[in-house]
Amino acid sequence: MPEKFKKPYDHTAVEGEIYKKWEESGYFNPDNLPGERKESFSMVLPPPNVTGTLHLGHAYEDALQDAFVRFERMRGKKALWVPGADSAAIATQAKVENELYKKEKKTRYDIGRDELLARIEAFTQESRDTILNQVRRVGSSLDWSRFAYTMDGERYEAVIEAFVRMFNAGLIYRGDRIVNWDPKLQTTVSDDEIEYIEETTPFYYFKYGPFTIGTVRPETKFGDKYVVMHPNDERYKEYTHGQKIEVEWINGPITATVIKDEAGNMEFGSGVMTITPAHSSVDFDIAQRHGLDYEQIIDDRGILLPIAGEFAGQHIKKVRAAIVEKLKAKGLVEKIDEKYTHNVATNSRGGGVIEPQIKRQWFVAVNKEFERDGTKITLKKLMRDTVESGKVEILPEHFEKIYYHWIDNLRDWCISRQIWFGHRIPVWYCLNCKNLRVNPKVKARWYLVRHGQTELNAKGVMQGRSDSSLTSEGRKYVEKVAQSLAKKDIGLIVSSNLGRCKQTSEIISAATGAEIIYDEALQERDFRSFEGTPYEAFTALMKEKRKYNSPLADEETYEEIEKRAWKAFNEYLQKYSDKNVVMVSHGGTMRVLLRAIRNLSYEEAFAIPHIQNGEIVSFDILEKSCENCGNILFEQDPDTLDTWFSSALWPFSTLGWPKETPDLRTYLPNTLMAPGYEILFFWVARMILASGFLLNSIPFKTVFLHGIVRDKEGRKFSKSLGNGIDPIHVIEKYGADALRMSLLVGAAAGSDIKFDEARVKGYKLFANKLWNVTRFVLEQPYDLQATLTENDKKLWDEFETLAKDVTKDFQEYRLYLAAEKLYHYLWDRLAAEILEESKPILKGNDARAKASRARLLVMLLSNTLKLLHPFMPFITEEIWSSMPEKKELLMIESWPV
RNA sequence: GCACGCUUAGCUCAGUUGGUAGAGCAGCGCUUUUACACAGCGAAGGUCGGGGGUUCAAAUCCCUCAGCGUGCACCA
Repeated sequence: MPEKFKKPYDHTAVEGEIYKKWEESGYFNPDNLPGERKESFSMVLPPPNVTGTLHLGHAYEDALQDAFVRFERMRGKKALWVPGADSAAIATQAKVENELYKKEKKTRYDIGRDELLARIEAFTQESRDTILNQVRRVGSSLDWSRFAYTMDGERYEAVIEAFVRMFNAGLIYRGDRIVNWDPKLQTTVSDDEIEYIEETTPFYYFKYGPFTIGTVRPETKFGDKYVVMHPNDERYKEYTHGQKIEVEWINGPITATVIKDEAGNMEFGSGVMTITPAHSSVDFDIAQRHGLDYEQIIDDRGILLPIAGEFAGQHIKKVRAAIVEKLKAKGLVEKIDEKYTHNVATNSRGGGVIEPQIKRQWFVAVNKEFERDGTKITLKKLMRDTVESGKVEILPEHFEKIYYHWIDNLRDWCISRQIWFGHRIPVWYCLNCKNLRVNPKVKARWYLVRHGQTELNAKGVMQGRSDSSLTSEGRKYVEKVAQSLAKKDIGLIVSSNLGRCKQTSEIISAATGAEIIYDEALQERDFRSFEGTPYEAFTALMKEKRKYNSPLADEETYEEIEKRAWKAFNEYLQKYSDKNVVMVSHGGTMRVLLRAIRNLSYEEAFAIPHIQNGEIVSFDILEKSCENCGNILFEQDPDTLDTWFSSALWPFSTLGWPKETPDLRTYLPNTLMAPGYEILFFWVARMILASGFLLNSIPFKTVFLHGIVRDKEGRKFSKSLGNGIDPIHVIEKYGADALRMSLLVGAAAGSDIKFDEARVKGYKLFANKLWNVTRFVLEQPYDLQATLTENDKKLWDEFETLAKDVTKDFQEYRLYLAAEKLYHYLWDRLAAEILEESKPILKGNDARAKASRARLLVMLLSNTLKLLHPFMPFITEEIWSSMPEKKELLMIESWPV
């Protein structure tokens, strides 16, 4: 018997070493597993967000899945469990933006898209490494060689492919619809990401002509000119649909139109309401039904627009009291109910209060019919059928009902987000005619760069001569620009031949290695600082130039300037359309070019904000010109895709799709998927949608939804409650095996777990029990060849019954029962009874009984180790290394049934 | 409002196709010449939320009421 058994079990000395042994063995990768394995078992890890660290929910999820994969591996299957990480677009960007503002008082617009993405990349890398190391601590037998990240190259390809296919099938469209707008993060969010928070707030009753209307949001009511009631409401039968009524309202008299619609609730308030279609999805639906017009009241940042009259320009949060005061003064306030409770929609991904807005966004059409196997079907129906037909099984069963309920209420899925971190929408717009092109071949990218620092005087007019040199500040700007361009394979620099442009170009050339062509056609003309028409501005500019005796003060008309710059630009475009080109010029020239490139009117061109020092404007040159207008200059949609769009592809994008890989053939559909029930809609439903449409297949056969780990009092773990428990800390104190057992025993499918440290302690004792049993068994002189007596055979049969039960429990996803049975077998049966009754036998004189019993004990112990391995992999592997039957690692020993 | 769960010992929860009510923790009592004090042994503790029904038999199936929780919708 090895020395180590003389002391109590010390997990701290064992777990790290064991995990290393497993990893080095290569057996996490099913390609390396010994023997011929025909059947496969596959699972993907629900990829943890790169924003966080491991919490108990992860630990539970990992332990659960690891138990399954270890079980199947030991049963001789090609067992694959694919690890990954999720970019969690909105949540991650929100986190980095918060840090940026806290530390540097800057917003993302201050640092720009490239810089923000670079910072997010740095943050996620570190965060990802942390969490994946923590996943290892739990003992997860993941095949790290197949690691996937939602933002890596292969997954990017899958996302683009999926988008293109769905777009071509007409299931992805762009439309103006009411969406959930988050004014804080400046992006849309999906319906499922909204969290309703109960709030007590005053409810106002206002006089609206002959009616009384109620509202909690007086600040949205400026434009309300439709008054809606139920057609069957007897109280208002004197009013007819379409009737016009003059009413006195916040900023004076308006003409209201009566609308009869079933959406009116006769029981609520007076039964009459006015509608704000631009900022309420219900109102928007009513407006659509009756073809009503609507107007935006609140802008993207939550500021009231000119329609609000004297209140315009104020933030909606601050202006409510003043509006109510005004209505009071006009005698329009009937009463105020101070204690009204309602639900406020907030962005659950770290954002603000949702303000519905009508916006042009990308959507997945869930109700649109398409052909599939000769019949018409919609995505909604596809999702429903897949589960209804039993092709995908959801456990526990009652979640199927919840799933159907969700599908039946599902509206088109808004997939575009105005954040920068994520998969950019693969759609390009023609800069001339706005025609769109999906996933085109991009030949080259051109960058317009404004030269470095120009000093402006108080009036915003350029100081000094326009060919003067860069200031030190300007040089810094340019160096930063040059650095970001250095990564972009620049083939040529075309530059104005004036001082600062020359210097700027030289710095960029040094960083990129690109050659410079100078051309005086790109010289400065900026009229923006001057008032009036372009002509007046031009005249004023020339006067100014002459004042400074500038070499640019030649007589030239505006059209002539635009013509020469545009002509030069087009000549370069023809000649170098296959190269990434940087064009360095002055802000004015940039505006002139932008006007021509984007086909803007003078008004629009002059509305472009002042082009900053070192600012880059880029656009793409496509291989094929625009079908509409022949232009080859395009620009990609600035928006990114909802993070769940890429997650929807996860079960097959991790296996190599859209390539036809062997992995895809072997492991799809996945055998099992085990996420928490809280992402049934976000994720499970969308995986079924995506693989159903894209592969005409199911993503997995069984979904095992697990519950949430809560604290002792049953509350969710949250930062604000301060009740968080670090699983790593628990692992260090009690061991990963003890933590795993405490999470798995007694945790039925789909029910929440209340985490109690006392239970973990109990399983630490259990680990020690196992250790001590081993000590006793290995102390006996045993002979592996000894035959069992009749009596001992019975004990072996008893064990085999247990093994069968445990196996059945595994196959029927009742891990909690399997674990409990093993716990009791080891403690109450093997240790308390069998070992005790063995003592006299082993000390006795009956040689045959003695040999048989010693042999039996070794058999029982080593097979119990096998059964326990999926639950307590570390200690069982450690003991196994001292067992006489040991040949290989326990993790690939065969299951004893 | 609609839907889905839950209610079993002081606490946390098991209880698979209906067949004599189970565990852990806490508490109580006993045991330190032991494989194991990171222990063992023992006793106590429950008309399985209330009521009704089906059945030879119900914690389990059905109906109903109550309390708690969750999801979805509404929230003018």
